[in-house]
Amino acid sequence: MLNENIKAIRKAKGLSQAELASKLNVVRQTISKWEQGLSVPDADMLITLSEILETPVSTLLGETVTEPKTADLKVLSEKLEIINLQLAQKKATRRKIFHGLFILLLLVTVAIFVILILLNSPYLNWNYRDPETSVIGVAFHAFEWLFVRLMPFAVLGAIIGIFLTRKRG
Amino acid sequence: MLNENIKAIRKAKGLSQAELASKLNVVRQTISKWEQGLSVPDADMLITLSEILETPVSTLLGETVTEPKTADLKVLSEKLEIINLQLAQKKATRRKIFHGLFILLLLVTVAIFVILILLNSPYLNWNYRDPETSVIGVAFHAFEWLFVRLMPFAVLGAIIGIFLTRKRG
DNA sequence: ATTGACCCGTTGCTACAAGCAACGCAGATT
DNA sequence: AATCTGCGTTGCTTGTAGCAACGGGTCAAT
Repeated sequence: MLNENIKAIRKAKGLSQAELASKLNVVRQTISKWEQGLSVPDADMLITLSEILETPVSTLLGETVTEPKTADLKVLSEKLEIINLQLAQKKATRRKIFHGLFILLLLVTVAIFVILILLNSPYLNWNYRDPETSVIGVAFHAFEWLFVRLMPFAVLGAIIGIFLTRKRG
Repeated sequence: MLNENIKAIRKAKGLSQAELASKLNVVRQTISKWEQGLSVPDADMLITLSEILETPVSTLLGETVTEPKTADLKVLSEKLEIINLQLAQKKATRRKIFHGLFILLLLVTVAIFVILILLNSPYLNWNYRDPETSVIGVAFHAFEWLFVRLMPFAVLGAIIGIFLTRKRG
């Protein structure tokens, strides 16, 4: 265990046995023996080794040290990520809804306009002595009157809305 | 350092040198030598010692272990706090807007009702031979007809909305 | 192909110190 | 006084850590 850890961490640091030996004032073969488990560094050397390798003695010895703080940090980090994701999705969804609504408004307005053109104000030829026909005729006339005046604003507003809510790369 | 730590922690655990020696399968004098710094336990014995004393090797060796992760945790915690604050403010703003809209709806509805009462259906006395008057008269009548039927729902809805969006301590 | 550089594992040997056994001291209790 | 508990010190033996030497593998340059 200790031997394997010394070897793994030394390599992770990009040091050769000779380089590590030089830093610890021992010969290279001593490092080799440690790594093969043929000998064990004494306590003082363990401390110096941990400093050179920037690794706690506990880790070198293979002692399991629980770090609850790392776990807490990880949990927090993941939750922050989820929150950010949800906020982004909410925003995207809202944009899509408005985009669709503006497109619908434009299509409906144009469709009604086309239908009115095709119908060509049929109420002008109706028999206004019939009370029902009279009321409907007037309502139709009022609607047509209103629509013609509001249609430009609706079309313009829809086009601007579509532009502002388009999906941006 | 190591010798002092072994002595202090052994005593803190309420163990005599003989008791600790028995648990480690060494003679008592060996413990005494460790504590006086006359000899040093080897690496395997260090691990066993840390287990018996329930103290990490790092602590026995007097090694300082820095915890940068605590700083990271603090930064994350503060960011979470900011996000929560922003979400709460957004919610409060939305509540205020709807509250205002419901109040406006109520006031406008009541105002129109009062005006209609005061006007007392004036279109009944108009001259319907004039085409413009005829159209406006019918529109007025239709509006009045609709308003009288929708007003209860509007008032009730506005009152409920005002209640639900009131500011809560 | 050969040579040199780099890296690492294994063996033999010496010196050192860890751990055992013995001795002794101090304080508290009977 | 004697006994018990706890601990420090000394002398000795044994095991092994570390040094020096030997050797093998891989890669790049000539």
